[in-house]
Amino acid sequence: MENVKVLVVDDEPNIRDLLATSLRFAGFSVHAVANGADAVHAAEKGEPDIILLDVMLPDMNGFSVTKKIRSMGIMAPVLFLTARDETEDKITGLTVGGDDYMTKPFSLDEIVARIHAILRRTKQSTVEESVLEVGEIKINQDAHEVFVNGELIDLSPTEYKLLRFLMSNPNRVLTKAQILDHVWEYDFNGEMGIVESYVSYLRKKLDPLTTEPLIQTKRGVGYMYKSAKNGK
Amino acid sequence: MENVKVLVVDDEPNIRDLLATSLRFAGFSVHAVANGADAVHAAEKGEPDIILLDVMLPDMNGFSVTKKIRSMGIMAPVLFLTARDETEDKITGLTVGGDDYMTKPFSLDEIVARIHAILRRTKQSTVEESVLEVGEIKINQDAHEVFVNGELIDLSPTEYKLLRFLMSNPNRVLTKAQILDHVWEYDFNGEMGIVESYVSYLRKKLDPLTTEPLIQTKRGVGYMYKSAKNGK
DNA sequence: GAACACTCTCAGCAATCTTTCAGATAACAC
DNA sequence: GTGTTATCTGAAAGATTGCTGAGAGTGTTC
Repeated sequence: MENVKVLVVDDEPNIRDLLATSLRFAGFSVHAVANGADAVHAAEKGEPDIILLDVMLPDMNGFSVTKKIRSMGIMAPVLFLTARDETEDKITGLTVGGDDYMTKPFSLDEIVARIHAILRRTKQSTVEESVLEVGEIKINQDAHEVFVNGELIDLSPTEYKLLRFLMSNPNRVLTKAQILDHVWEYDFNGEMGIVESYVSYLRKKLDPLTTEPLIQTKRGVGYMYKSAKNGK
Repeated sequence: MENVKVLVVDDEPNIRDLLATSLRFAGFSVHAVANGADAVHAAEKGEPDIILLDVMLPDMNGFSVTKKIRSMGIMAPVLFLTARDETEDKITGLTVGGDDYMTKPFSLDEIVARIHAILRRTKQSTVEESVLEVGEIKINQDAHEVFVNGELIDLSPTEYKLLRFLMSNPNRVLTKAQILDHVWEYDFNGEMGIVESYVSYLRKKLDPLTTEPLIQTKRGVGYMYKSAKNGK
C-alpha cells in the first residue's frame, strides 16, 4: 500500500484513538482531529486521500465540513460515521459521489474494508484487489459474493465478515480475542463463545464443498485458515 | 537481537521483578516502574520498543496510560497484563493495532514469545523469524505448527511450549527447575515430576521421526536439546 | 401480523489436556 | 554384583476446552 493518507475526524477520544491505532496498523498514514475547524485545516494542509468524518461534531456538522473542504478544491472521498438513529434522509443526502457512510458502532475490519472499497472506486491507481482468493475460496468484495470451488454460497453478514478476516490472515493462528476485536462491533460485550458459534456455522456451510476442512482449531490458542499453498 | 527496550509496568513487586529479571535474561533492555505516572514519564524519556502494562494500576488504569502515552506520539505496541477473573471487565479492543494481552498468571516463556511476535508484526526491521528451526525440528510460530523432518506433528499446548523452550536453548542443559519456571505459569505449585512426564510425551512423539534422540537427559542436572549442527 | 432471517446465549456432550502417582527401568557408586 | 537413587512411563482422575443444537430476542419482509 503506497502511503494512503487518512484524515480521521471524531470528537470522542476513544473512537478517535481506536480508529487511528487500527488504521495505522492497517498500513495507513493517519492524522486525527477532534472537530470541524481542525478538520478543514488539516484537510487543507495534509491533502488526505480519504476522510473519516463523524457527522455529529461539536462545532459544525458533516455537511458544513464537507462543503467547506470541497469548496477549497479538495475532492477526497468522505466516509461518514453516523449514529444508528440518525434520520435516513439526512444520511442519504450525504452520500453523493464517491462518498459512503457507516453507522456506529462499527467493526474495525469493516472500516478497513470500506476504506479499501472507496479507494478502489476512486483511485484507479490502487493495487488493492476487490477479489480475495485463498485456497478453495474466493470472495468478491464488491458484490459480497463467496465462491467455494466455484459454487456460490450464501452467508449472513457476520459469517461473511468472519470469513473475510480469517482469509486475510491465512496460515496464521488468530485468537478468539483478536477475532472478536476485529470482526465484531467495538461495543460488543458478550462472550467469546460467539466466535465458536460462528466458526461452527461457517464450517457447516463451507466444509461440504471443500476437499479438506479449511478452518482449523488450534486448541488453547485460536483458529487458523489453512491455505493449500505450503506454509508461510 | 539489537537491544530492544522494554518498559515493564506493574505494581506488584514480585511480578515486576520476575518480569524484569527474565526479560533481561532473554536479552532485552528492561526498565521497570510501579505506577501509571511513572510509566508515562519513563515512556517519554526511554522511548521503549514495547510496553508491558498491567491493566490494574494503583493510580490509573492501563487504558489511560496507553492513551496518554500515545498522545505524546509514542507508538510503541502494548502487551496488556490482566488478571484472569477481571478478563470479563469487558476489555475489548486490546488486540488492536499490534497490541495484545495476556492473562495472569502467565508463563515466562510465553511472555517472551508474545513479545517477539508483537515485534515481528510491528517492526518490519527486526530480523526475528517466525520460524524456529534447530536440527531436525522446525516450528512455525505463526501457525503453531511443528515439523519433524518435514512431517507435521500434533502437540498439546504444554508440549508445544516445552519444545519451544528447549529449542530456544539448544546444546545447553536446562534444569527441571528452570524448565518449570519458564514453561509453566508462575503460580504453578506442583511437583517437578511433571517436567519428566512432558519430556516423556515429547520423546514419544518426536523420536520415532528423528535419526537420534533429540532431548538428552543429563542425570542429576536436567535436560538438553541437542542440535546436530555444532553448538549455538 | 405471520413468516423469516439473523444474532447471541446457554447447556450438555465429546474430546483433549493436565496432573499425579506408582511400578518399571536405567544409571551410578561402592 | 548390589544397593541406592534418579528417571521413565502407563494409567487414571479430574479439569478444561471446544462443538453444536435448541431457543430467546430482535428486526425485517411481504
